[in-house]
Amino acid sequence: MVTASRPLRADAARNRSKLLAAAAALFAERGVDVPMEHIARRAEVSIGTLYKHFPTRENLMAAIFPERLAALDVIGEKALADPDPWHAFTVYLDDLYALQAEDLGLNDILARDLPDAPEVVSACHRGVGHAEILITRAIDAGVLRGDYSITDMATLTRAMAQVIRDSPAEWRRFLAIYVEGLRAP
Amino acid sequence: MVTASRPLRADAARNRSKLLAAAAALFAERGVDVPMEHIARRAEVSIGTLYKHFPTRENLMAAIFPERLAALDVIGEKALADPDPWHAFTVYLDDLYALQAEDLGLNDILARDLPDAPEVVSACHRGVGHAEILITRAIDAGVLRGDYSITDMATLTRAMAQVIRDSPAEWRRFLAIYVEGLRAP
DNA sequence: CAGAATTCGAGGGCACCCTCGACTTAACCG
DNA sequence: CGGTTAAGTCGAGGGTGCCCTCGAATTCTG
Repeated sequence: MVTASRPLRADAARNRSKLLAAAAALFAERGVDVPMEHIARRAEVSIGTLYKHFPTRENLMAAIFPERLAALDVIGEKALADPDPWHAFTVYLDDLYALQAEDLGLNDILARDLPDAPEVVSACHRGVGHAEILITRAIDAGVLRGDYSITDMATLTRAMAQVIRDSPAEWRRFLAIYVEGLRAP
Repeated sequence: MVTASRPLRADAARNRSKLLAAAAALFAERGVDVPMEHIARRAEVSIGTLYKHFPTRENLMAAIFPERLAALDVIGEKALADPDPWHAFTVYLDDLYALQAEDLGLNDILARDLPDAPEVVSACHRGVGHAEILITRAIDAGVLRGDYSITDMATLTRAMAQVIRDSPAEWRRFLAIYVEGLRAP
């Protein structure tokens, strides 16, 4: 499916990877809204070159986040392997928000309306799939409130994104309280 | 303390109140970051006139929010009058976030770093004072987790502000779960 | 009616977006 | 090799949206 066009010229390939590295770092540090100029500057490349390689911010995100989002699969698999449904569910949440806390870009991606990049969207959906199974399992085991849904988790994720952004030291405490509220009565 | 300068000219007084009405409406609808131009336009006044009356956004906020924040006192008093400490505490939270849900500007004020307007700051502190008493009472009665603090409530408020902003229909559900997590074990 | 107060909005400043044509350079070929 | 050329790089600059100022024009008030 890849339209194998001829390989990039050496300088172009070099610049492309400098751009990816710069964007990845800045997204993680500052969130996905960093000015394009900053990315170009950090990559030591002109703004025109940035746009040559990635005509839109979405392109850049599509090149960076699928790899990051793969971490969702890892923690999802790990949680699914846990035989205790409650433990699996809570550890999943903890792992998820730990990821977000380490990467403000990821935090943004998961909290906002998704970008128009199909690769990013599908990676997110995979993550959500795991979460849905974990929720179902925990409800069936009678340990999680029966009315909890993936929608509630999305809400929680946006709330958590906010907490992470402006008091990164407190998110675990906040989550702990929330999770306590989720136990089946 | 008011430097009773001579009264405003008739047209100036009229414009001032049109500006206040416009700003109050727009702050409530769109949050405190609405462009100054929009406020002037809604007030049918030029941008220069707006700045004549309110040289900074803070000035405008200081003229508008203290009145709104008085509602905090009302719900605080009401809650303090409630003999059941748990009920008082939870109703207070519900009332508080209901206020925020009705007024995005209030939502912003309570969620972010406060503006430099002393009047706004002191009104907020009064509100927080009530909350502190409610928390202490509920902890002493053994119904609220002993380690819950006003700081946690601030965190919750920022999280709730986020939830209110992007899914106004869901905040009560979110709060219910959270509150459930707050009961003393 | 004079003079002070108020109003108006064009416009300068800033930060960000993105484009485009002139310049540079890697890659390939005789 | 040196030459040719397509590919790539560069950054000035135009567009947008917001901030805020200031001098000319207007309008109250006594």
